[in-house]
Amino acid sequence: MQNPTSRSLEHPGRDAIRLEGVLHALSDPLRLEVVRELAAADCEQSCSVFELPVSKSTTTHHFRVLRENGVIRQIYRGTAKMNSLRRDDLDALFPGLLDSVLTAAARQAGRLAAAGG
Amino acid sequence: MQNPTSRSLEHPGRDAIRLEGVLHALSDPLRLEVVRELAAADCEQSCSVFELPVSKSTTTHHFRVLRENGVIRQIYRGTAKMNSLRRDDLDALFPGLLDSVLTAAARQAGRLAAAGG
DNA sequence: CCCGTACTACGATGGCTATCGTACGAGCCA
DNA sequence: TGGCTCGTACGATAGCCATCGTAGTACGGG
Repeated sequence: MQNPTSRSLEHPGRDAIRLEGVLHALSDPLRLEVVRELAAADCEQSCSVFELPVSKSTTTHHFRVLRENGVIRQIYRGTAKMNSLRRDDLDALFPGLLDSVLTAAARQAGRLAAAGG
Repeated sequence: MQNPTSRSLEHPGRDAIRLEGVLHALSDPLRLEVVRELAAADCEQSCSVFELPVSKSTTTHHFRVLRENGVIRQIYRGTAKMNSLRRDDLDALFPGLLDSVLTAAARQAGRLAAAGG
């Protein structure tokens, strides 16, 4: 169906990224956690380094949602699929949004950890 | 006690507001538009001032989603139901989040208007 | 006391979404 | 080549969600 050497993935162009889509992608706890880890790592991460409490199929699904909504970039490197945040595009389109979401997520995680024990 | 009528509405306390819920509430185009108008008005607005392209039942549904996720405050004043942003709570929990979302929405609206003609 | 306005509750419906298991494809390595 | 790992595709399923129409409730005014 396509050239073996050029396994590529569809990404929305910067102009096709919609705020509603980004917010929707971030509104799932699992995906928000993935985004937080990607932001913390600040380099490409393979899908398999994320230990999500769901099956592989579901993991694939969540990464696709993030990619199709313009939140992450995905590239194949051998058998691995590397993920990175589209921080440049998001910051250009929606200045401060990603940072405030990440800050908010960190604060909430801290609050919940303190409350839950 | 601002209780003009006996009818009251359930609101989550500040500590019960969750980032995922707020992002979910804002990820719907209609609800995002409502929030933008509420932020622009900066005072209580009745449900009926919003001319949404959906039925009244659906309008009620969207306002409830915003309220149950802690984005807006609703109180009855006679037959009208007044809506206002919970800006104080949101800013305290997630500093900068609401502003960056509103800015992003305004920018995107401008971009889309310029592109669409 | 009745009526009109504003909003709600309920039931239905179609579509999306999160989840899974199984079967498969692409690349690496011995 | 054969097997191993990583990830995908597909089909199924259950739950949520946006939407509607209709019928109903609450409140203020005549």
